[in-house]
Amino acid sequence: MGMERRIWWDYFKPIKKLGASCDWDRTAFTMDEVRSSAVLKVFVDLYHKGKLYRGKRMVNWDPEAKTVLSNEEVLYANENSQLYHVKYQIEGSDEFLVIATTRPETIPGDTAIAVHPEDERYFHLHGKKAVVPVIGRKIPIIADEYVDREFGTGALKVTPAHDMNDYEIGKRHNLEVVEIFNEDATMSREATIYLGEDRFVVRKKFVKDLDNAGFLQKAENYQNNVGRSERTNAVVEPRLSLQWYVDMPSIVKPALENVMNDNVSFFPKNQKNIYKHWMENIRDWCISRQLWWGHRIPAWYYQDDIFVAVNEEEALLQARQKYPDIALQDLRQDEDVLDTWFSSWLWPISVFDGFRNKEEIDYYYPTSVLVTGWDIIFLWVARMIIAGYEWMGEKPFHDVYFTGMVRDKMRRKMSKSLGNSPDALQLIADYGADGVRFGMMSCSPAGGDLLFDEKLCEQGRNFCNKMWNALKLVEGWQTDESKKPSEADQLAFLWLSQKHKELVEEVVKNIDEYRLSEALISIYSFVWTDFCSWYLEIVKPQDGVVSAETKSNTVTLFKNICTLLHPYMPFITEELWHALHEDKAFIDCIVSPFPEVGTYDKDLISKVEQAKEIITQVRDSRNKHGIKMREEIPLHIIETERSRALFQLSGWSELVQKMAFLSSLSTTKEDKDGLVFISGTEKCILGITLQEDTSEMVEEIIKELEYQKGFVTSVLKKLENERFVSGAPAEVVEREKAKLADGKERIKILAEQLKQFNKN
RNA sequence: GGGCGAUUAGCUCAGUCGGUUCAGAGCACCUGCCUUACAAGCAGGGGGUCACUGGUUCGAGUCCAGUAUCUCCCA
Repeated sequence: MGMERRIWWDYFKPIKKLGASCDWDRTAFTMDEVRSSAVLKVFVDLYHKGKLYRGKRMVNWDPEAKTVLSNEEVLYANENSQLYHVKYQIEGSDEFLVIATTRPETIPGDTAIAVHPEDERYFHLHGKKAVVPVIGRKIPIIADEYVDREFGTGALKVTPAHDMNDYEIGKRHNLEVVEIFNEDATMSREATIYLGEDRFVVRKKFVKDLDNAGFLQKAENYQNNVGRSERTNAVVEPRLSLQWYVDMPSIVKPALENVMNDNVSFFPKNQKNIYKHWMENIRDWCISRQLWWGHRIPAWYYQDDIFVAVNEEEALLQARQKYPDIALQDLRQDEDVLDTWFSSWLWPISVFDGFRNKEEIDYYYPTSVLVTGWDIIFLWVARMIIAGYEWMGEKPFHDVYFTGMVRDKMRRKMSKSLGNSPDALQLIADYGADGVRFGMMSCSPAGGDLLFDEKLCEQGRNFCNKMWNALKLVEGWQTDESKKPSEADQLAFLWLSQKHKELVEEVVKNIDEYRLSEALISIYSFVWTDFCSWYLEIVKPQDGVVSAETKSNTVTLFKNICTLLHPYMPFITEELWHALHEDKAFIDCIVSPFPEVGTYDKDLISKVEQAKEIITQVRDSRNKHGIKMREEIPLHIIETERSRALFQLSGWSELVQKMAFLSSLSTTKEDKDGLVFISGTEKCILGITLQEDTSEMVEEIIKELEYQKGFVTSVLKKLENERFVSGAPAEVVEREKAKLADGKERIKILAEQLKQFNKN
């Protein structure tokens, strides 16, 4: 137990370091008293409801470890082997029926030969009997749709005791089951030959026997899919074995229905299909394991009777009703233990001690969301939902969020046995907890794959660094009470406040739909681009002195960012938040109220966005024509209704002038000489004369003109289409009309520009 | 063999209700910058026949069918 707890602590350590806000007091272990009592309770309950039974069934058997294996513990791979064609004589005739098999050593266990019911080659043999070569047993020839007519000879030998599919055929046709192997895969008494010899030795010997007796038609090289034990590498032997099973079809119905109708919502939605397919084809769950570790099965045996009870005293009471004189030592408890998932599926109930503590479970159940990986949708998620309805009569959680699966660069799942998991603690040491959180969350779309790359954490670390430097800048500003904020500063604050509201709307919407990476990326780009690259650069003073209003506005914006970003990057945002507070009577960022969605001024945002675009164009022109960033040049914008509106916005021209390093910015009615560019539909003229060759620019204009003409044509085509104008929503038609007008405007400007060049 | 998916820039991936001012992000790449918060940085830029073929539609990266390739699950 001590050791187990230490292993758990190793799992928790990186999670704690990453700042997960878990209810750590509730940490529990599946083997502790509370959880164990729940496991025993449901086992007994299911047994008495007749939904749990002990049965002899086909399992994956590891003959070296002598234990049953779950499907997950069997690894399949193509291996080279031989396909033997063996002749079976038809009873009372000279005719032979040929079958193809890779496992001739199982021939002593044959109890039928199956052919496809529509296979004309074998019509005449239906209902006849064949003689098992060497062994001499007479077995029926049956018709079953399972048989693949294309494979081998189209005739299949059926060995119900040693093949999963044959077992199913056997059940359908009521065939005899002959077990020819012992638990270590040596030949058993029933095999009648080669008693005690290993299956692979027998294969060679028996093939020789068949050949000598004239029953072997041919042997050819063949590749087939062989399952081996993950632990011992032994070839897995399908084997009939006594195990405990849960009758799944009897308990899945509400769990399927309530996922299909979104009562339990899956994110992403497509996981529903996978879930549905599995649930509709569900098989009984083998819950017993021959391992040393786990909950021991609460079943006691006396002679041929089984007594299932939560403890041995109860079991004895039951037993005494039939055998009044027996004592405790006469009962023998099942040696096997339960599959660990048999305790995990109760987790949403047992974590609250839900079968005994009414108050806790009533308060917490159903819980809000399960966060997990899609790889355990069957092992865990489906079973928890099943258990929830079976014992609580209610779903265990409202939503299931399937995270992205982190894989290495070769697309392999991270696993302990492959040793390809990154060292979380080392990553945290290198990039900080917030850096690692950013790296993971910025690239983990729900249900997808995430190829792990340290670069992502690096980006997160850089982001932290960026915000830290922004803090240094703002902290360094001296304030001057008498100084008034400039119009540009005020506009910048207004713009970013509005844009923040837009951001909140987007973030809330994305988080509601569990699009966590999208929400994070939009915050990231708001902080880096809008706040740092634009806002701070606009209000940044030359002399380090700002108005008190600008400083406090900036702090407000910065704090708003912290609140929004806090769930993603709790450490740095809390640090920043505290550094930004001058008075000390304040709550912490972690409990600051998350912003509410509200209305905002889209028109103001778009006018400032256009200012940004014009500034970028000026910078680009400088870059292309070798004009220094700080060399002041004049800019004219042709006067239109739209450009007048831009200039009317208080602070707009001041902002453009400052950021683009313009000597002047004005509207003009007539064309000027200079370098022309288009922003939206505004014609802008930079007051510079170009020395260099202009042919490249002319080419560019022609290219752009062609594009715009094509654009206008395509829009026109739509608007001239009667069915579009009448069929499409009015909003869409309006937008198309605006597109047409804008396109025409740009064509006009480009054409003028071209004329200008040709004149010169 | 049965089934769920996927295919968008060099790489890893977004793209929500079908509306081209919508083809986008990060990384990588190219150009110019040691500009007094930040070179872990700043300012710009190039790059895609949205796998292929048809169909539905006034309109398709988005819907439907088929083809190819791949992943995963189940057997």
